[in-house]
Amino acid sequence: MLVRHLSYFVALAREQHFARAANACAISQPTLSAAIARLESDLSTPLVRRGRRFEGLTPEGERLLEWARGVVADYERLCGDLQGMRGRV
Amino acid sequence: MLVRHLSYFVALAREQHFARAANACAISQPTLSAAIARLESDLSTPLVRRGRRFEGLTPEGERLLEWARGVVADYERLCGDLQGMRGRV
DNA sequence: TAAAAATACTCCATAGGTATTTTAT
DNA sequence: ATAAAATACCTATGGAGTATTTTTA
Repeated sequence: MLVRHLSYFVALAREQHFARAANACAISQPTLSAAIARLESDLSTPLVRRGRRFEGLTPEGERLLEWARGVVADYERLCGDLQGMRGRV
Repeated sequence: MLVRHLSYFVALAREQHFARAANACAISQPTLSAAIARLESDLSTPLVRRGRRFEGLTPEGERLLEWARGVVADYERLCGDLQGMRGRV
């Protein structure tokens, strides 16, 4: 599981639309679709309710979202901290 | 960045030894070495003090370790929760 | 029909393995 | 000589792209 894929998932939950989320992440729509499918495969659980269009997250998706938001936010803080440490050496 | 690689890093910090950490993760020593090198490359910072042998983490490594421990622990909890949700449906 | 997501394919990066080398004691 | 980590090399996986198809309101 890639941290980057978690950020794709967070974007999808925010945008409620595969193509818009992909655009927000600066990747193609199929790449985002595949990344979400990969997360579902890795976790052996459906994360998204799909019909003709995006129809929200499953309960498992909501559970993942909670964690993913924290991971992505903390990862960004980590990168900032590391850059600061490098900068001050 | 792979969540799995963070668990390798946590194992290295615990075992203080590349080969023992690799063994604990059930992977080969070169695979663990490469994973740590990949983390260092992804974060553009050295994480491990290397001499003839493992000589501890750099300050950046300590900062990563703090976060990585949380991510790995929370990931395991997530997997447990998801399994529980699937089981009860 | 039109919009949205999935699928088919291609390419390339990389995770992981085994075998070997380097390095410092 | 030995122990520890790095390096070389190979294979298989999978992430990402473009083009296209499927689906359903």
